[in-house]
Amino acid sequence: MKSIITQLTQAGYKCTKPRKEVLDFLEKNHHAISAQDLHKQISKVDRASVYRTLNLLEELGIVNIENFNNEKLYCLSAEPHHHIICKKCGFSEEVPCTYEHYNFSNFSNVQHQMTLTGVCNKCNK
Amino acid sequence: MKSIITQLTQAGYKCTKPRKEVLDFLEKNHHAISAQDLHKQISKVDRASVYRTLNLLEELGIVNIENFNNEKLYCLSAEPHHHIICKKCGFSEEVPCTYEHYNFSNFSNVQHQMTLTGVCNKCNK
DNA sequence: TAGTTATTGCGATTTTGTCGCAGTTGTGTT
DNA sequence: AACACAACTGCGACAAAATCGCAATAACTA
Repeated sequence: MKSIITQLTQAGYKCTKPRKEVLDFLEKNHHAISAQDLHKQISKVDRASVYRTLNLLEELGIVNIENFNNEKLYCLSAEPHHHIICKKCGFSEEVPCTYEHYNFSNFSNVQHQMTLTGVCNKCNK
Repeated sequence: MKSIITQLTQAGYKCTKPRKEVLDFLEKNHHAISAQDLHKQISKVDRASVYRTLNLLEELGIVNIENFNNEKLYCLSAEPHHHIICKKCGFSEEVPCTYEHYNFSNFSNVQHQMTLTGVCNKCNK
């Protein structure tokens, strides 16, 4: 947490209350969360500020985006992993990710995000 | 095309003009396209019907969704491939996909979609 | 060809995200 | 500790994307 704040200030950004609210929540929360839902959880922070903060944190690499069902979900950068989602009921499991980097001749700083979908056993009966 | 229509009717759905319009377009179009843009191309079909049709076709596995820049792009199910996108300028390349299936104990019918992002050489100067 | 049922088109509505701007807050400096 | 200044917030308006209900219509079935 300390390191995140210094990361912010050293990049020339202020450490404001709304930003702390967002970071605090993301630290306590162990699942990725959408901007909407995050705003519901910390509703005293304005919607626009939540969006602005998340965009900033993403630019700085402090949070990662998971593309879940075509919704952006945010979480503090951590172990790379994916999810597999049941198309019918939404049940999901984490899938560990064993590779971190790809090499491409025309690109650098390559990150990846994978969405797996399927039908879970329960829905398949 | 014939097979797609029988696939529709056998699933109990009608083969209507709007649905044919959508399928015709997707067959001729070689790139994935957003619902919005598809509606612009076949504007005589109502916006809501375009959305409803795409959702249906996706449920039936007739079209695939590519998550491009957090926008849903639709195309007829075909050769699996991915894209890599420059975060700054949007430049993209196709990335062939060499694997088709993953095995999971709790899921069947597993499909995957991966988004790669990076910074292209031009933007990196 | 008539009956029934799914589907369409339309307009209204919801959801999601952004913008501009006046007022406020954080930070570094004196 | 108070000041100064830029960055930031909250607010309301706005824009874009997608969905919904419903009356009218079109597709299949007998």
